[in-house]
Amino acid sequence: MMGRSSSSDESGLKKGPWTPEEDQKLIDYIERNGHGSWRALPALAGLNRCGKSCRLRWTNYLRPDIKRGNFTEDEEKLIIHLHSHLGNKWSAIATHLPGRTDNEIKNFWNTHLKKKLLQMGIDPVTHQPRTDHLDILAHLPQLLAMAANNLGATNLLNPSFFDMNLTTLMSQSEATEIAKFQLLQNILQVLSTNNTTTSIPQNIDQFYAVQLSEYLKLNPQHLQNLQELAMNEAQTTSSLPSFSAHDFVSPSYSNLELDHQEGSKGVGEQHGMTVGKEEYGRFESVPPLVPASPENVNGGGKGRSDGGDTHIELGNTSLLTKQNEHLSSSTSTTTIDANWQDFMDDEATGCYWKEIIERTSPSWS
DNA sequence: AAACCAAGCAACCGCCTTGCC
DNA sequence: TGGCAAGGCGGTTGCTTGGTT
Repeated sequence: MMGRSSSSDESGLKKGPWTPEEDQKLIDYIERNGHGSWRALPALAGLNRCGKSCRLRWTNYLRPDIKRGNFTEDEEKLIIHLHSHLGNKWSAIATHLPGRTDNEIKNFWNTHLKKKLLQMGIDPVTHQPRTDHLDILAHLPQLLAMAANNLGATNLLNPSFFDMNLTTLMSQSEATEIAKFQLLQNILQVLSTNNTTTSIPQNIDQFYAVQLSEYLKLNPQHLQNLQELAMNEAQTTSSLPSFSAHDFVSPSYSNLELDHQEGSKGVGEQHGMTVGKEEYGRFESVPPLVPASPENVNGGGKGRSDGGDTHIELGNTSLLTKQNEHLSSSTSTTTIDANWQDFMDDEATGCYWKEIIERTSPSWS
């Protein structure tokens, strides 16, 4: 049995792992009387424990509705998504996973999910791509390889992509070419719109794309090179068997929204899980690439709108409008992910993309 | 077979919030 | 309004286990 060695504190109360006998006493008492006052419970139940220890033992282990066993993939996804919105609010996250305790989720996060996100190149705190991964092109094959192996980045970044088992049908080099094309597509689409910085990136490619577009605004001399690269990539990609670039547009990380997704029934629903007031949206359909235009801020009106405590409301005098005074000021309030805004505020962003451009030009291979 | 190491996880610690007087 | 008690919560600890050398 895992845990701590048995000991007593200065008050004589027992600490450490619970014995089966103690468990049974606690269960018997609560089944007969309810827990009532936790402080009074130990004496009434005949336990030499503090009330707090009894409460924890009950809520984390003995409660009859505790779910045992490994976390499912759906639960993993849900935890990751909830964490991206709620942060380390384990109890809040636990309310969306029936039978799972905050302690269990916290342990699972610290021992499994955090590592998994790091391997995927995603910062587990901000849920944004790690900025220490400067060479994203070198990183793409890694992401794709991981995708082929397990749940990993793929289901998270673009479930539809891998639901089709495409990774089993193409070589890694082909997948890399396609991913590069997809990234380029997003970049050029972002570039083709007027407002970029008011948009919340809907996926990691768009995150990079928006960043790159900001860099290119400041360094327009690189734009033509990029367009030429995109054309070359399109030719390369179109020569691949059976797949067109359209198949790979729009990773749907953003589909894992807290908010209601119209006409969707979620994996969460299948497991009785709910998110907020709404059911957990499914990510089976492939939405179109979300243009970085104002009307698509907040997912085109259907996306992020919860205004939860991980978001900040920015008014006319906000950081956002201050940072982007050239943009329209007609929007009275814009909800934007705080971490995203932090990144946008990072003066090093330009340097980041300068390095990307210089590394990837003139060849993407 | 023994030593070592890292992962997993139950349990504890201390701070914070809430409710009551 | 301030003080106190109880409960809740997130972070940390330390033991067990399984794998590796």
